[in-house]
Amino acid sequence: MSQHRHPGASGRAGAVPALPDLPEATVARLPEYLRALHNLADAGHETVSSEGLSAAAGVNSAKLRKDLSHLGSYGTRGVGYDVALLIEQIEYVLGLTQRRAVALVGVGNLGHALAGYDGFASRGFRIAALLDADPSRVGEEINGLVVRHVDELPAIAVEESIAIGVIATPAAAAQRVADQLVAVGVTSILNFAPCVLSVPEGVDVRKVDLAIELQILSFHEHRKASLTALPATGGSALTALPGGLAATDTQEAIGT
Amino acid sequence: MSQHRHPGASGRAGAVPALPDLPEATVARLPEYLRALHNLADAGHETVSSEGLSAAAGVNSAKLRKDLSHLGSYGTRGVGYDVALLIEQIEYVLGLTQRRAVALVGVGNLGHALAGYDGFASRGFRIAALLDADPSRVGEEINGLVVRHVDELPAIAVEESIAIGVIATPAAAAQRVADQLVAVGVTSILNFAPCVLSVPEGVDVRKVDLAIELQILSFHEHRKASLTALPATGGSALTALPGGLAATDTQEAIGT
DNA sequence: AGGCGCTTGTGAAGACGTGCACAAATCGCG
DNA sequence: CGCGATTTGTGCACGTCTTCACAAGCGCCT
Ligand SMILES: NC(=O)c1ccc[n+]([C@@H]2O[C@H](COP(=O)([O-])OP(=O)(O)OC[C@H]3O[C@@H](n4cnc5c(N)ncnc54)[C@H](O)[C@@H]3O)[C@@H](O)[C@H]2O)c1
Ligand SMILES: NC(=O)c1ccc[n+]([C@@H]2O[C@H](COP(=O)([O-])OP(=O)(O)OC[C@H]3O[C@@H](n4cnc5c(N)ncnc54)[C@H](O)[C@@H]3O)[C@@H](O)[C@H]2O)c1
Repeated sequence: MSQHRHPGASGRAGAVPALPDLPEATVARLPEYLRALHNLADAGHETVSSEGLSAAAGVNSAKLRKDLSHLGSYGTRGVGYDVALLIEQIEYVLGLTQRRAVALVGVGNLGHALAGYDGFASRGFRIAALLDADPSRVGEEINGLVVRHVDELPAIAVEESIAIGVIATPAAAAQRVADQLVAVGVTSILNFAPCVLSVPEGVDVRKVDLAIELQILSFHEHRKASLTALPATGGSALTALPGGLAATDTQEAIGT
Repeated sequence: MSQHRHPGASGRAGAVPALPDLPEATVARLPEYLRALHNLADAGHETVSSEGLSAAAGVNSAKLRKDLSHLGSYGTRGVGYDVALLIEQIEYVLGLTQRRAVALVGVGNLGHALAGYDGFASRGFRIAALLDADPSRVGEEINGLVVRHVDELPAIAVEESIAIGVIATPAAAAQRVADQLVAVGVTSILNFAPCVLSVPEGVDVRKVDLAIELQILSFHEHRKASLTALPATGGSALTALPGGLAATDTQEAIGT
């Protein structure tokens, strides 16, 4: 993962803006907690126990408590966590108190879907620009936004204070687009193209690759099939084997 | 199916489906290697060193060698890996030798994009069915496939031997759809809806959540900002753009 | 006030993943 | 035929993540 270590200075005496140095695994789960908390808030809950929240988020409760303890958030022993307060805390840590502007590059098949997605707005982001290289797409209006040419990126980046770039172009164009984004100061990129991007230090890239997800599922499917071929024990379908085989990082049954 | 016997060394005398028990982290990287290998093959390479392949896949070379050693794949010391052979091996382990049938449930905004995505076909999968609950969508033809009603799932599952279900419905409907998929014997689900699915033991669920990815990026953005704000390095507020382009492409790409 | 039940926060142990560094294996060449 | 160049495969040490288990803290009830 990130190979940089930021030396010390974790003990800021500042009141509010003491940004803790969270484990990456924790950061990846915070959004999940946040979503669960919003659901709970909508359902009228004012407090929630680690047990309840962890169930809603699909994780182990001890893990949740440790995660929350990392960001210094306080629950109340014997009671649980204040839902509204916790939402506020997590949103602050994730930097969602400011609505970040997103530039979406590549308004094709997938780009159209993303452009019309309301999950951006409801989860703390704002699509500020739609960009494409194809002249025939430039000018098209989607969801109130007009597609502009990718060459206008420098101007747009300034206009809109773009914080995050989303790449939804074919793989062949992705590196070039990434370079353009980096050139205008974007330091966070979400890449949907199936390729590795090379970016300067300090720029974060996350990748979403549908085919990879399917192939991982395929592996487990394959393994499950090769296992059911072997065991000669009981004929029952599923043996409720306790504490047995490992649960992977994919969510498995939420039994118990 | 067809497995390659290797001369000498650890020839496992076992039967065919001796699938090694790969670390989950390795499984998650194999598809990445596979994609890189296909690129190399298309470019005419017949062999590749761990150094070369790892660079193409954006990982550490030692990690790559360890990953490959886990699946018992053989390279040749002093030479590298045979590209074609390695492709075959990885595809076998991932269970891609059979083209798995995918059922896509929820043909809305996102579903349309997925239905038109050629990355399914080119990476070992076949969209076998498009399903929706909205009668006004049923009957629509997309990419040569007709949208059918989700209630037909049981029949379709048999017809097409559905192996994987993809959920692209609103979150409110996702659990119900998951239950329906499980009921017809699907044991692998890819979920695009932002919610936790509860499924019986033995069923694998993977989730893709765009907002989570953005929020993770937001966190790092926030942290980067809070770091450049404090350190009293008299430097200008402008982050000194590295003179040229990326001199060193130390991939900071966030994995997994 | 005191006790009791509930829940948090965390120490410790172990599982897991990573990357270095090097011996072993292989090839090409003189 | 042997030697050096090259590259794999892996032992080992280290860091990260997960999970258990439990003391400490809190509120409520008597
Ligand atoms: N469609 C899906 O469901 C899906 C799913 C997962 C991943 N992906 C990936 O997302 C990417 C886009 O997929 P798609 O189906 O939307 O493809 P698409 O061809 O429909 O759209 C690509 C768009 O990018 C634009 N473009 C090309 N070069 C550009 C450049 N240099 N600058 C700006 N815009 C440029 C094109 O004009 C086009 O509008 C691909 O890499 C694909 O592999 C797609
Ligand atoms: N659009 C995006 O870019 C995007 C990105 C990430 C995640 N998502 C998520 O993907 C899901 C779908 O998003 P969308 O934008 O396509 O929404 P959408 O409303 O456009 O499409 C949802 C489709 O699901 C169908 N549906 C509803 N209930 C169903 C049921 N019980 N069985 C079968 N079909 C049913 C609807 O008829 C509709 O066609 C949502 O959960 C969304 O949060 C969307």
